[in-house]
Amino acid sequence: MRIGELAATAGVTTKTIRYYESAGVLPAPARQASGYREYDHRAVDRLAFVKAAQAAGLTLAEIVDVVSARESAGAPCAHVAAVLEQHAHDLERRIAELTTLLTQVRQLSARAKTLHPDQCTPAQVCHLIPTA
Amino acid sequence: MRIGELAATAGVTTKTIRYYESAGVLPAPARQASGYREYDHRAVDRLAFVKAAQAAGLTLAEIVDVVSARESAGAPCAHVAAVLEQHAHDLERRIAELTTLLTQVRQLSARAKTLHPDQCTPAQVCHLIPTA
DNA sequence: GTAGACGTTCCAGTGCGGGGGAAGGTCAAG
DNA sequence: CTTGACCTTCCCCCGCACTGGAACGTCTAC
Repeated sequence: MRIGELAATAGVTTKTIRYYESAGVLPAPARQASGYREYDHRAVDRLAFVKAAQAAGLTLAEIVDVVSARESAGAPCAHVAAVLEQHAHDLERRIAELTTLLTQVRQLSARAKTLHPDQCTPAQVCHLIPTA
Repeated sequence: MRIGELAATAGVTTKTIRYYESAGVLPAPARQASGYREYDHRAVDRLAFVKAAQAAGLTLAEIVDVVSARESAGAPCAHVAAVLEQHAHDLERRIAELTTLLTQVRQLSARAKTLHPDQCTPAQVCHLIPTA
């Protein structure tokens, strides 16, 4: 199949497929005499994997890591597991940061409802956000 | 004070100060005869505000919005409050998304510990990440 | 033979928040 | 007078994951 059909099947654009090839998540396919890229079902599987891995929060660079480990050393399950574990940690940290931030923003919003505008000084820009 | 001293006082780089000026969060300062930028204490206050607003999760564009409202229409508290409220909503949504993601990643990690590598098929790249 | 649907390469841009470095002007100290 | 620190403007660069467009080649149908 050619790139357009692959794109339609996988639900991505042809641009994305070429980009993935340049990024290393898709292997360079065979070429027809015309120079057109020629794909088989493995490319469909690979694109499905990429989408699933992205949905799990992996970056393209991490996916490259995983698929290249797959190609060079067989089943990369341990590698994938490590990447996932790292990602879980990152997510937890990020969620904690955002939760702290949300608390702060909520406090500022609460202050917005109890203070009067004439309590602003020019140095503060707005009393809602403490500069200290 | 000149830009270097302001930068040291505020804890940013001179690059950042010029960038902020171009972005509209800092007003264009007076110039010395030499062409050097000449700042006073208000610039220090403003930079402190920008840092505080960034810590509260506002983007530079939103800060521009707030400070220009301040300069054109006096105390922008209601405006700031609306921006904060919007931000709180965004944060809640983002936290919910990340929490969902974390659950998925945790499930995959759990599977990694119960499955064997020889259950991988090439089409899957790795059984840890379902492609269906 | 020609239209148009598809393919190719390469270059450039998006949004965010700056950072790097060149080429040159200014200022204080020794 | 020269050195070195500081300042100026200018334009390009980063990561991230693409997307858009130009200019050109190829294939199929009428």
